Order: sequence, then structure tokens, then C-alpha cells
Amino acid sequence: MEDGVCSRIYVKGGGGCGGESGSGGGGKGSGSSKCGRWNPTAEQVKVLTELFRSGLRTPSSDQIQKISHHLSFYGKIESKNVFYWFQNHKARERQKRRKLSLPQQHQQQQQHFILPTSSNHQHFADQSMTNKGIMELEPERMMRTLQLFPLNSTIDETQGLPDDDDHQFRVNGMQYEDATAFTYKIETKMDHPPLDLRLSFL
Amino acid sequence: MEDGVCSRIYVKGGGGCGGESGSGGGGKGSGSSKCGRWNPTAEQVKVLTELFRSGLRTPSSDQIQKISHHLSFYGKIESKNVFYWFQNHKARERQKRRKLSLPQQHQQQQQHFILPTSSNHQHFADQSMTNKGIMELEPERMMRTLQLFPLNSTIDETQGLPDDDDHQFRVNGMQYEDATAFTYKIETKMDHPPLDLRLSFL
DNA sequence: CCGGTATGAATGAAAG
DNA sequence: CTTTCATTCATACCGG
Repeated sequence: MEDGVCSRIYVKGGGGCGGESGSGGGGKGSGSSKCGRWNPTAEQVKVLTELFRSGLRTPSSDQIQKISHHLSFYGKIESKNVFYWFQNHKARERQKRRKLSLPQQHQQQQQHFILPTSSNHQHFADQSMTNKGIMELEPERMMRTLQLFPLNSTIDETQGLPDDDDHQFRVNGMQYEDATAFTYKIETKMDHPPLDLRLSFL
Repeated sequence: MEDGVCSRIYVKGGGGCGGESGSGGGGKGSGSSKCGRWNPTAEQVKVLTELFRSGLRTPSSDQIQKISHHLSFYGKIESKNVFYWFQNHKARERQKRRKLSLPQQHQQQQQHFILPTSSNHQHFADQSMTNKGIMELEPERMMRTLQLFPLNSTIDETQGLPDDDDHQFRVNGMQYEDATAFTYKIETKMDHPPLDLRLSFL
């Protein structure tokens, strides 16, 4: 909902969908003249998939921009499409994996939700805790302190931080500003993966 | 993909998910309003949006409680829902309105050396043409149908008043237990006055 | 046209 | 506050 994009009844913007840049006739999406939602072309999907396979899971804004720009060659695309694509792809991948990995039975949860019975968590003395306190307790038990917390998150950017599954990779540290002259890093026909094609624009 | 398995992992403490969010036809979602997560009704969203538009960004605990209580009239809702709503709305509004920076970590472009000689070719960062961040400007294509409206109020938000920015305002320590008795207008520091609906319960 | 399925988009919830 | 995770909603699309 929010500013508009709400639940059901809302007409898709008929206006300004940019022309569907033909781009190579990739089977799938190209034909969709409708402009309600992005429909990736085969090439776009290919590149995105390749990037994903390479380990990229959550591209940074900067990467998104580059990817988006690069993919725009194949057809209309926006940054948010790239963003959503990765989000969805990662999520579904995980989701699928989770379902397949526990076909046993419903892995009953063991959430860390504070239940009303054993409530003894009145430890909201710290300001950094204020927000949390609101929900863990009953709606009536909200503390009265909340205002500001100088908690300025660390702006450090430890790029090489060991994320769980986020293999932030760097393509040889290459950094091409202009993607029009992408290099064809021809794969020497490796066995397993189709390998990357020209995604060295990152 | 897989069917909509309701593999909820979280268990709400307390009364479970008894409360129906319906409340006068609100039933927003396409019916699949399970109890897993709060599904705001149109009225609730409307009020929240209105509050947001009025300048409220980070409601205090007290405010959250009041808002929550007030909105409970339209359907099941908890304090944390209000809290999260504001947080998400604020964050997404910014991410949308802000030129870049979207999901993912920081923009590591804290300091960029611009070589005086080499022209800084191609700069996506400058969306002068499209004035949109990574997430373009909202698709905002909502048809304002009278599919429903609160029966006891004249919610009318037709003015396309531009969102004010970080106008953090604070309600002076006033706290009324019951808002039905008094009608206190939230004092925002904006001058556009006419948009007081019944959110005077703050 | 109508079903199911794949997936883009949105957003609630939460972690950091 | 920022960024990620999970779930859901809405479509495009395919086979019948």
C-alpha cells in the first residue's frame, strides 16, 4: 500500500512505459508489450543468473546501477528490477532449499519470542533497547522512554566481511565504467557451468 | 512455484490469531489474511498514511499505543505493527525519494576522487533525466475508488501535498488516556492545517 | 477462456 | 536508522 501501490484495485499505469526495446528476440519476455511489470528478456535473465551463479547475492547500489545499465542494452530495465530479481532469486532459492531439506515433518519452531507467561524481561534500561521493548511486551506494557539514541551505526564498510552466504566477489577487481565495450571473456568451455559471458562490467 | 504452504514458523503469543481484520469490509488482502502477519485494512493504512503525511515519522511509545488502540477499531492490530509500519514507511520513502542508496549495504562512495583531467564520464548517480533513485519514483497509480470509507469520519485526503522531509515533531508531553473526550490536534510545525481527520487521538 | 505455475513487486517483520 | 529475510499479492504465460 503505502503511497499508492496498494492492494488490488489499481490500474496499471498505461502511460509511460518506455518503448520495449526490442533487443534480441529472447524467447520469453520480449513479446510483452504490456508495461505493467518488467519482463526480462532471455539475455537479461542469462546475465543475471550468471551473476548469481558467480556468487553475487545482494548487489550493492552501485553494482545494481551497473548491472541495470548493462542490461538495458537488451531491453527496458530499471534498477529496481535488478534489485528485486536478486531478492526474489535468493529468497526462492532458499525457500526451495528449505522445503527440500526438511521433507520430514514440520520443523516446529523455537522462536525466541517472549511469551507473556515468563515475562521477566524488564530490561529496557538501555536506549538502544527502546524500540524492541515496544513489541515484546504486551501492548500495555510499553515503557515510556523513547526518544533519541545516538547509536550511529558503524559506517565501516568492511568489504570482506564473512557473510553467511553472501559471497561478495570481485571480478579481478576490474572496474569498467563503460560497459559498451564489454570484453568477451570467452569461457573455454568449462565442464560444469556455462560460465560467465560478458559480465565483466562490474 | 510451490503452493502457498502456510508454513508459519512464528507463533504469536497469547490469543493467537483470533481477531479478524475484517471490521466493516476492510478485509483488504485477497482473502488470504492468515494470522501470520498483520494485514492492515484500508482504513488503517489510510490513517497511518495520513499521520505520516502530517509529519509523524517516529512515533513515541505513547503515540504508538494510542495509534494502535485507535486503529484497533478497524481491525486487529498490535503496537508493533504500528511501529514497524512507520519504520518501513519512512525507510522506503527515503529509499525511494533519495537518489540512490537502496537496499544492500552502504554506498561506499564516500569519497570519490574526481580526476581533474579525465572527464567523469557516465554518471548514473545523476538521474537528472529521470530523477529517480534506484527505485524509481513510485509507480503510484492508484485509482481512488470509494470501495470503502470509515463510517464515522470524513477521511479525505485529496490534496497532493508534498511530503515534508525530516520534520520530526514531537507532541508535547500531553497524554490523554481517552481520546474520545478531547480532540487535540497534533501539533506539527507545518502550516498546512486542513487534514485533520479523527487522528486527534494523539 | 481456465487452470496451474513461474516470477515480478510489495511490504510486514526483524536483524544488525 | 539501514539492510535483509520471509511471505504474500498480482501477473504473465503456458498447456488444454
